[in-house]
Amino acid sequence: MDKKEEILKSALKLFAEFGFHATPTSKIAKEAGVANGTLFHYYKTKEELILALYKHTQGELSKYVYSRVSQEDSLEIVFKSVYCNSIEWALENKAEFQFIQQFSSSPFHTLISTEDINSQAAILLDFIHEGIKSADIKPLPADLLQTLINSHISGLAQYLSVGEFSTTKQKKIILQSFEMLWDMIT
Amino acid sequence: MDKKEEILKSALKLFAEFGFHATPTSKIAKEAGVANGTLFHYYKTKEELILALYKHTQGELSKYVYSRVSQEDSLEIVFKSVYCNSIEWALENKAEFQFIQQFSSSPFHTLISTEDINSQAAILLDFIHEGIKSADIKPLPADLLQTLINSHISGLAQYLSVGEFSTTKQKKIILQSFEMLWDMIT
DNA sequence: GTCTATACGTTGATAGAC
DNA sequence: GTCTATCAACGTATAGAC
Repeated sequence: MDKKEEILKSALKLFAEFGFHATPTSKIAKEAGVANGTLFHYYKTKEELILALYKHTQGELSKYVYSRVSQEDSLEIVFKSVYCNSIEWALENKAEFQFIQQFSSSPFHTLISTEDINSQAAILLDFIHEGIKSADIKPLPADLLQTLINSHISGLAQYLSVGEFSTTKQKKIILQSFEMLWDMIT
Repeated sequence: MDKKEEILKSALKLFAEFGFHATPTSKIAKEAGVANGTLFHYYKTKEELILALYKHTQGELSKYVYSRVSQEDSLEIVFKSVYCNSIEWALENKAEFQFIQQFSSSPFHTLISTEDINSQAAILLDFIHEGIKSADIKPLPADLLQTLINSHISGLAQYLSVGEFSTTKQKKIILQSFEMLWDMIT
């Protein structure tokens, strides 16, 4: 792994654990095994580093979730896949998930351009529109549905992250929760 | 208002806008119209200030939400009241809501004792247990339901906070969303 | 690209007069 | 309780050698 990636990886680890404010760039460099100056060679400011890390992590999440969805399936299966993949990713990448949560409710979030936000959300939004058109999903504002779905997913991921459940128990909870969500929007 | 409250109020305003890390104690003191030393007279450290502010704000929210709930009503009405009151409070106290969100997904959250968390959540949890017992609510783990309800509420509050809706439109969305939530858990 | 050394402002916190 | 003055430590960022 090259130094640039190493820096992102270390920043992620420390940010998730201590938060942006309590993580000096010097510690990030140390953790990454590079000199202080090297960090600033790749990222002109700390803020630039934080934003780059967010975009990268969000990209990883989207890639994971949507590369595992088949357009051929029924709408319910599509939603179920998106749902389960998101939860899976969060559980397998706890630091990343924790970082995204922290970033999203921080003032940094306003620094992300609307296009960046929309591009990430576009796929799910399309599925929702499709479902409304085919009358599978309740005729409500699509962005409202999107928000409620996303909140539900983060909430469940949080729940499963902190609790100590066996893999079978986890799977059961995920399926039950999906049924609830599906009942909610159809 | 005495100085101690004035400090909390100023801290809230600045934290909500800039985050903990980008808000120095000196700015808080200035905004509150008190001397730097006075702040540290009331709160020994910055961390102590942040924690005190969280507990205070969370207390305000609980007070608002649950003082407006009548135990006499049907379970659906009780849940609806809790739901609507929570959203109302968030919309009328945007800085407070934003601060709680930020705090909850920050590493500071682990500094709050389990008892403090539980005491805040106890009332809703009781209603959920009651609903499960009377078979009004699906027989699922109560803390899971609680998490999903809370996520739903924060998600909707966030949605309404950023969008520009008329009061009538807002009310309509809130009622529709509650119906969805109620469908989900019953 | 990577390192070392360092500048320079900022910040949390204290001391002590009133 | 409240203020002013002050400090030691820290954190971001830069300069310049290799």
